[in-house]
Amino acid sequence: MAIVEKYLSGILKNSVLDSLNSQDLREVLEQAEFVKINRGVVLAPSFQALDHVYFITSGMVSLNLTLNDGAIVETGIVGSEGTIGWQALAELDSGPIDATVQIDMTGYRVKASQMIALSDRIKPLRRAIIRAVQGTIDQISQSAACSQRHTSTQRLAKWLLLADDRKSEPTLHISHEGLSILLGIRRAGVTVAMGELRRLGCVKNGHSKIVITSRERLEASACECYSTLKNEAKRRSSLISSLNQG
Amino acid sequence: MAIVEKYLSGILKNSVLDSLNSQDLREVLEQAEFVKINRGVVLAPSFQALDHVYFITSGMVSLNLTLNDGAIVETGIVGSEGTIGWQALAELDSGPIDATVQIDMTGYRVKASQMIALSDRIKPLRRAIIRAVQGTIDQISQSAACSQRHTSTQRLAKWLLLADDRKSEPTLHISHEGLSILLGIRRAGVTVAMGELRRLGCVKNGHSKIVITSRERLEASACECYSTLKNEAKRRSSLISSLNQG
DNA sequence: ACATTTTTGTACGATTTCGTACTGAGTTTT
DNA sequence: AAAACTCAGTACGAAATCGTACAAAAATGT
Repeated sequence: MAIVEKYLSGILKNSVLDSLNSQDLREVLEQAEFVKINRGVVLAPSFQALDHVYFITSGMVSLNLTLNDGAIVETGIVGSEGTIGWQALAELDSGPIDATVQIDMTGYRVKASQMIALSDRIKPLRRAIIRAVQGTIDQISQSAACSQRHTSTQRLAKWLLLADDRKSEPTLHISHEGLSILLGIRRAGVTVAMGELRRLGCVKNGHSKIVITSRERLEASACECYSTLKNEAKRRSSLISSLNQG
Repeated sequence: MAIVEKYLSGILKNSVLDSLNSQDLREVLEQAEFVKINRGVVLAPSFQALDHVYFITSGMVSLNLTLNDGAIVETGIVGSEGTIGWQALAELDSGPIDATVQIDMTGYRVKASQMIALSDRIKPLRRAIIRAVQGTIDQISQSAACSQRHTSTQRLAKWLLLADDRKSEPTLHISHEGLSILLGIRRAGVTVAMGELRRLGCVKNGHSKIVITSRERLEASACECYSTLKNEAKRRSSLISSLNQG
């Protein structure tokens, strides 16, 4: 039971859990386990049965799709506003997408089988998870539109901002090679884009280290997608909280 | 009650409805209304409350996101394998995405409020809808990866195949201008790509009319995404039917 | 301290797509 | 039948990105 108090008194929060009342929250957390997972770990490999549902409280997980030629495309990212493994509620596997930890994360996880039972019993939990799924879809859609219409530099700036929102340390640890995969562009393209952002005074960078020197400038260099995503998340969350009160 | 018999005896099917047992199906259909909707109608405008949940039985609906500069990007498509308006189950609106009928469609629709009650009562219905949502996410993700890595001609071929699978008439009615929006490329780019496909003997085209002359050749011109989507849909559906039996 | 590996910066021609504009063909309206 | 309009085909320079290669800088291992 200590886990419930731990969650309530801590600063690590998850939007889905936060939307539950204390009774329901207790029921879920009593079945949960707190976990820390490092960058690189695949939370949910594609085409495999899901063992757990994760409620992320910090860090970032990226959703990736692998094409036949081996190219990996990041289609979306999930942070403390979402869940990983919700497909388990419908007894599905993770499909063609795998979920990889991109920034060291913490979270609570519940065994898939227990989660199914919980969601069948607790209506608000079902609602909350669907809302998180809708958020993930927004992400993916915006990201799809973004990669189609915005420049590599804009997209790099957007990604850095999204990552910055989800990390605790001031330094982001990722190489240009890693970013090139996530952005779906060449490694050399990342270097050039990063150079632009550096010259504009947005970031400083070293070997697999990136520090944002001016969020303001970085936001100015990013495409609309960053603020659109942020606004939509805010809109949805206020819509939800008004539902929970009304 | 005639509507139930109409569905059961007809050829217009929806995957979600088909996965229900006859008892549950009856419950849903008794609340439903059969509708025919023409190309161009917006089933679910962005940022607006959803009045109905649609179970598509024929035709095609495209999911579009509008960027700040007015550019429209198609992020996914839904046919008889899916639903539109499922967000209503969580009392959300449709978010930044709007759903527009792209090929004249038919389907059954249930008022959002009634659908919420139904899904709270019928567990298999909830499961089935989540599965359809997962299918839509696959679509969107694959589509995102596709627009990032495949050529306009490949993507046009893919789109034509997907549309062909969802239409009844032999002729597809859409202009290059329309396709340019859905593919996120210039109108002139569509014309060029269409010319390529024509020269390869895949299609014939006139004013807002496209006829596929050889599916085989068209499939050869399309990127992997078409077959990937098809295979994944098949995989998921057999996974589901084994769940329903086991 | 030295060798090896990883990461970054830069270059260059090839390719794709873009923005735009103009023409002619097909369709609809008057 | 003529006029008006929509749609398709084509062209051309500009821009973004690609694939690839090579060297310098930083980190790591011995």
